[in-house]
Amino acid sequence: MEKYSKQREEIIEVLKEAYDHPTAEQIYERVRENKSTSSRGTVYRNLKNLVEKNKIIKISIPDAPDRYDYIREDHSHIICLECKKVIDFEYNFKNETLKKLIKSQTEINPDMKTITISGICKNCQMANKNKGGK
Amino acid sequence: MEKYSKQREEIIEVLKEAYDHPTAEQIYERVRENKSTSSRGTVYRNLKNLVEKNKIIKISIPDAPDRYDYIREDHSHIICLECKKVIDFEYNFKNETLKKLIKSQTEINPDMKTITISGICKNCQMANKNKGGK
DNA sequence: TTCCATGCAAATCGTTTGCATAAAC
DNA sequence: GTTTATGCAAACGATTTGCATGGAA
Repeated sequence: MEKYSKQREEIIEVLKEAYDHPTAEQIYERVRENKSTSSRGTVYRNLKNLVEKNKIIKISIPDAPDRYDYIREDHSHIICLECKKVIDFEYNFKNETLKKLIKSQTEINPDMKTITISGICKNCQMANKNKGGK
Repeated sequence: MEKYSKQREEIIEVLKEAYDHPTAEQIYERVRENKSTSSRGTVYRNLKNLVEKNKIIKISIPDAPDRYDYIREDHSHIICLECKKVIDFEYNFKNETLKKLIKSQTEINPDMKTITISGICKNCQMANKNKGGK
């Protein structure tokens, strides 16, 4: 049976307030700044716990630490492969047609709120041009 | 200027032959078994090089090592969050409407071949039920 | 008082890096 | 001969874990 813990509540609070998909380390810092204490281990343990309970999602990023997002209204995520920024976008992927198609093709039951796409953001594209293309 | 390397060619070959989205470690093993030698460092260096040159893509997975996929015809990926299996699926996401919508909403230019979704596969769902739901 | 959650530090895992050597050009 | 790629081992960053202690039920 799960017990109340102030640390867990504070981690949830930080995530509810965050709209930037923070890393575990950033969550740890924010808990320490604004609320009370928490060790890194506790933050990681609670994040795992919250992911399992479906209160938050974990977003994996190439060459960067995992990010976390409090589950609110449905949306998808796009990641800039260079600066690693994660941005929400809204699009009605949630149609049953797509879900069924994926399920019948792959035998995996998709969770539509985990759709993720990568790309390069405007800033990074411009920065690349200034460096001489490529 | 880039120079020829037998190791790099063999890594590409392994990836061309693979349809299971192997990890760097698996690629390392396959190169060593079937081809000649390569050190882990060389495998990682060449994988990074090939990703940059857009010959392969890297797929990030929650709680598991990165996976690699040789770029062939367009398709998307779905990941089972429990057994970490990665399966291809085909769906015409590549319509310009969606691309433009994401770009205008987020200022990130999406690469449609990086679309990824997570879920739970049939086997893992059944295994979970047998353990008593949850 | 029982048992789950915490804090801390050590351990682990995947990946990267420095440096000397080997291969390509 | 010059420069890029390799192999090896050490270093690194993110995350997990063991164990003793503290707090919730």
